[in-house]
Parts: sequence; C-alpha cells; structure tokens
Amino acid sequence: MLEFAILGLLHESPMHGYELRKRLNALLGAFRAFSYGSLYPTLRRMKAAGWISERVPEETPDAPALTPKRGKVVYQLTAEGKERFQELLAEVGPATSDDEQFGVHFAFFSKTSADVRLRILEGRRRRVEEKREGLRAALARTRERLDRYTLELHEHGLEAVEREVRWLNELIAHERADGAPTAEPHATRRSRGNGDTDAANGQQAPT
Amino acid sequence: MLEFAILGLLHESPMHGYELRKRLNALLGAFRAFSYGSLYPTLRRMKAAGWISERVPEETPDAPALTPKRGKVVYQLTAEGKERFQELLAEVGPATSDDEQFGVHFAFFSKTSADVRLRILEGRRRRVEEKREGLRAALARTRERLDRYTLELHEHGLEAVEREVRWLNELIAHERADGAPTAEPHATRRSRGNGDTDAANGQQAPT
DNA sequence: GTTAGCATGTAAGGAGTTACATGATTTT
DNA sequence: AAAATCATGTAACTCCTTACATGCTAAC
Repeated sequence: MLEFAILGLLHESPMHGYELRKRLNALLGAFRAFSYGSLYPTLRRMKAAGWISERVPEETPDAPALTPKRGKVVYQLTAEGKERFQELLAEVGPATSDDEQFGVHFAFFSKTSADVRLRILEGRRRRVEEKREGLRAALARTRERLDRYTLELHEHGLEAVEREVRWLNELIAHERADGAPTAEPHATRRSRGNGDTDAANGQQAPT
Repeated sequence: MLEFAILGLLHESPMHGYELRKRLNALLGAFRAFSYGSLYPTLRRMKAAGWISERVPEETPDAPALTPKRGKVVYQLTAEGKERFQELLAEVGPATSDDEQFGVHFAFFSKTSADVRLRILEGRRRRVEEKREGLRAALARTRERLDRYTLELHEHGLEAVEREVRWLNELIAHERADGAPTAEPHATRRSRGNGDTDAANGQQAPT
C-alpha cells in the first residue's frame, strides 16, 4: 500500500521523505494518511529491495561539499523500481477492490493501461454491489426491529454505496466510450443506466 | 473498538462467539468486519478483565451433564462490564470522530444520553468539515495540474464528505428538536442551515 | 455416512501508529 | 537568538488478519 503509493509518486519525480509524505496525504486525502513512523522504515526496505536509490542532491559545482551533513535524502526510482510499479499496477488481485487498495490504484490510473483500468473499475463495482445487496437484505430483514439510529446508519451507508455504484457506472461507460469510440455494438441509446442499478436516482445538476 | 462493540452487543443479550461475530458484522456492515482471529482472543481478555463471564448454557434439569464437552460458550456482561460500557459510551476523546470509532459509537446511540450524542455528532461534523475544507483547498490549488483521474477521485471524495455534513446537520437538528422542544431560545426560525455550512444543498424527499 | 455449516480456538505476522529523539533551516 | 517548521529517524506497541487445526451437529 504505502510502498505502491511511494513508487507511484517517485515515478513522477524524485523526492525526499518529508515531501513524499505530504504529497501522499494530499493525493489520497479522502482515503488515507500515513505517518513518518511507517514512511521511513518503508523507504529503507524499498532501498534494500533495490527499487529506489538515494541521490545526493546536486551540489552546485561552486560549493562542492557545502553541508550534506545530515542532509536531505532524495530518493529516486531505479529501473527495478519502475518495473515493480508496473507489476503492481497490473496485478489485479481479489483485494484490489478494497476501499484503500482501490483508492490508491485509482489515483494512478493515468499510468495504467485502459484494459486494466476497466478490470479494476468492474471489480470494484462488483464488490460495491455486493455490499449494497448485503445492506439492502439486512435492512429489509430487520427494518422493524432496528432502533432509529442503527436504521439511520444503515440507510446512510446504503445511500453512500448506491452513489458509488452510480459513479462507477459513469466511469466505466466513459472508459468504454474512450477506449472503443466506434467498436462496441451494444450501448447505442441510453447514455446512462445499465439495467442493473435500479432506478432510485434523482440527481440534480452538480454545484 | 472490537471490545466496545462486544460490550454493546452483549448489553442486549448474552451470546456465544460465533453469533457475536455475525451480529457484529451485520451491525457495522457499512463500516467494518472482524474475523475470529481477533474475536476470541478479545473475549479472553475481556473475561480476564472481569467485564464478561461465561455461562454454561442452561442444562435441562433432566439431562444434567449431557455433553458440554467442547460446548458453546455463552458470554454475558458482568456488572463491571456494564459499567465499562457506560464509561466507553460517555468517553468522547479526540478519536471519537474517526470513521470507525464514530460508526461504532453511533451504532449504540440508543444507549447513549442525549447530551453525549450531541457532543459526538458535533465533533464528527467538525472533523468532516475540516476534511472538506482540506479537500476544497487542495482542489482549488491544484485543479489545473491534476490528471483526470485524480481530479475525479478528489471530487467524488469531496461530494461524499459534503453529503455527510448535510446528514450530520439533519441529525443534529433532529437531536436538538427532540432534546429541547420548548427550551433553547436560539433557533426559533430557520429550521435548517446553521450558518457554517454553505448553501450547496438541494435535497429531495427521501425514498 | 458424508458434505455443509456451526463453533472454538492458536500461531505467526503484517501494516501501520504513537511517542520520542534529534538536527537543520527559515522566519520573525 | 528564539520560535517555527522542515527533515529524518527509532522503539515499542496496537490491532487485526491469514492460515491453520479441531470438533460438533444438522441435512441430504
């Protein structure tokens, strides 16, 4: 997780730990935050594994050995690191649909190939739909017996999940449209709604 | 967390581990799931701490020592356990606004006193509002530089957070109305909207 | 009489957090 | 030169997961 995120960020440009952490928490803002206590040990491990290397920050040729005393350590990806990142990008396991895993994978979608993107989105959708069905069933089964607050909690959870399914549907439709503008012979009319999600919509124009 | 949830469930009725886990995951459906690997050791700890006790399932007086060989172990709350639960209910620390902590606390709201409920809801709202502001600032700051997907992720996150603020506002208003139908001399008109949350609403009737 | 699901547990370990400790650099 | 913030790191610990191991009980 952390490792993957670090690889992704260093893929864009070399960085030192402190900055890495800030960018990490900005990137994943909605999902996750990491502390130094995990960051630095992870960097160590990754260096030992050969995926990243330290780089002494460019000395201006004039001031050669100024003071890299306990200096900033700038990390950059090695060739192996780049490979590893590609590997992790494409490796869509059963856990890739988990909240956090999905978030991180999604954050690096622009570095992911179109087919893998689609696989991930569909996997996530299935997962979220399962959760939705579970919640619906539980609600239908116990609606009468639940106290006001538990009910409120479950309904709010259900709505959040329904929203996410809609979001994923849009993303998937978009991916399909982008990837095969003239190919797919199966969704000519009906720009929204895919038959599975029931029609409990009612959206309004975005802010 | 687990401990708190167990106390809460056993507060309703005695149960054995297996059932406990099922009810636990049903109760927190949207938030969390626990595995046996954590459940049983936790039960042990709690028993050692004196919060719960095992109860040999009522033998029918006719068949005295039938076969409780490796029988079901039914756990029930002790007096100390009940106290502990009340303590945890009322103890609103800085972490009570965290996603999971909040979810569990909320699930037991019907056993929580009105003033604590309000404190928890307001704490949560503040937390979520902070997150919202962070996301908004980040979006405003970097909107141009972000790739399509990161943008999509952040916007979806922001919307989710905005939804939760609205939800919390409703809950808080409801609590206030319930708790002090005639008392509070400070919210006579304006049944909704609390000045802080900006007016990006636009809700429709619930399902 | 064997598969499926109920029921209880343990050992090893993953993935992080908190709290602490320290030094360098910039701002006031 | 004091305060803030940047920057790196470690030790101890928390909390839970995975994988395994076992036995009982109902259904087919």
